[in-house]
Amino acid sequence: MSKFGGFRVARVSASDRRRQLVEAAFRVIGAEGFAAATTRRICAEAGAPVAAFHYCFASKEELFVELTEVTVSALRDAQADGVHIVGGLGPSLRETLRQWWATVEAAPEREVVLTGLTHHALHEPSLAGVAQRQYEAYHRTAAATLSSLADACGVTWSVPVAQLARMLVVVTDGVTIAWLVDRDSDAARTVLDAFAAQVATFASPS
Amino acid sequence: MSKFGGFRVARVSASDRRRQLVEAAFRVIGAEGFAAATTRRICAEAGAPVAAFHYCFASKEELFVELTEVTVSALRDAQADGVHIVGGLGPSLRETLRQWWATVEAAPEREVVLTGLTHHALHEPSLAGVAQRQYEAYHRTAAATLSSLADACGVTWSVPVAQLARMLVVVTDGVTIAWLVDRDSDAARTVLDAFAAQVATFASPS
DNA sequence: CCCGAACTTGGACAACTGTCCCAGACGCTT
DNA sequence: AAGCGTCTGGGACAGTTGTCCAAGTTCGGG
Repeated sequence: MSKFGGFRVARVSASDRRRQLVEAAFRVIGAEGFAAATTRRICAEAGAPVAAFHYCFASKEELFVELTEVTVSALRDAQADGVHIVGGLGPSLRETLRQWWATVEAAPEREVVLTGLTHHALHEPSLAGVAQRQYEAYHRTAAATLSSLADACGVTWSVPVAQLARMLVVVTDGVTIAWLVDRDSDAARTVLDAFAAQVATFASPS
Repeated sequence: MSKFGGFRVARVSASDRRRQLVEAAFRVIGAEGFAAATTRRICAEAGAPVAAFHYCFASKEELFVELTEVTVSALRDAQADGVHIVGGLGPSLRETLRQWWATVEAAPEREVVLTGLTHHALHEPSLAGVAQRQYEAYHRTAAATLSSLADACGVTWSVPVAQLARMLVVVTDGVTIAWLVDRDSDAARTVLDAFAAQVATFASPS
């Protein structure tokens, strides 16, 4: 029996707690920025006592590593079935980018979290390699999208997919950051459409 | 006479101190990341006593505002005479981008500082507008570069310069961040060259 | 029914943070 | 010489930070 008026203490498995804390950290960073992500703030958001933090994670950095992995793989899963075929390769690419963009505008926090995590990982020796793996995942996801797009439209890429994938990541990253700053949705869509048209020129019928 | 063995205390004017502190903050953030930019760390880097900080700045945020302005305008000044004419518009654009890229690889700290500042400003209400002005400066600089490039090569842009400028900022931003993570210089140059070629297709003889 | 493992919890720790004060030192004017 | 703004710099402040502890509660298996 708990000491609190007969209510049972909520007992949560350590792995569930980890998930709760990771999700809470995501919400905090997304809404208030990386600097606000203190252990106490995260625990408060998760409704957990402070001591629960270090019962589940050896350190705050360990939480950040897991947060990065979870967020990146959520992004990849969402993109796995994010290919939209509309006529030829050009329109399909454009539509796929537009659909992805809709998810960004609908949930900008994810991008805020990801960019904050990247900046942080670049300077924290204990997180060395985390940012690299993060961007490798981006590139793999982009390459997969481009490949299935080409397959579905019956074309092949005339330049290495890895190169196109990097261009895709570069543009999506850049568009997102610019939009986070000035929220100019029209400009974002224009840039994305122009980019889709350019990349489409690198396809040749197979 | 100073109390330290007859050596004179270095007396620095408040405006010189401001400059010293701003430069010190730049160095600290560039080398150790935004989180390391504490008042004490900055003062130590500047060789100034801690109290000098709040003699020159009302708060740390005020330092950040000035750091942003100084860094952005240094970037703009460097880019003002950064147009390189080599044959036609296409090669000239490519060369201009490559020259700019050389400055990034030579001094990555500037980009680290700028991205950190952006992320911070996005969540600090007292810095509202700083990030916006920062990106407006980016866009103006890019538009100016594109205009003088077109002038020098005797062409006009067939789409609004503002749109091309945003594309330029998007790509340079994205390329920089990706490179900061994986330091793949070849990939960066490839993307920049491809982008230069694309933008060049938006020029028509005047 | 009881034992040990899993889990919770408030409180504590030392270190660090941004900010402020104030007595003093300096150098310019009169 | 005397006064006065400008600048120094040590020390202090209240608050916050990441981390850890020891004592408690709960639960599944013997």
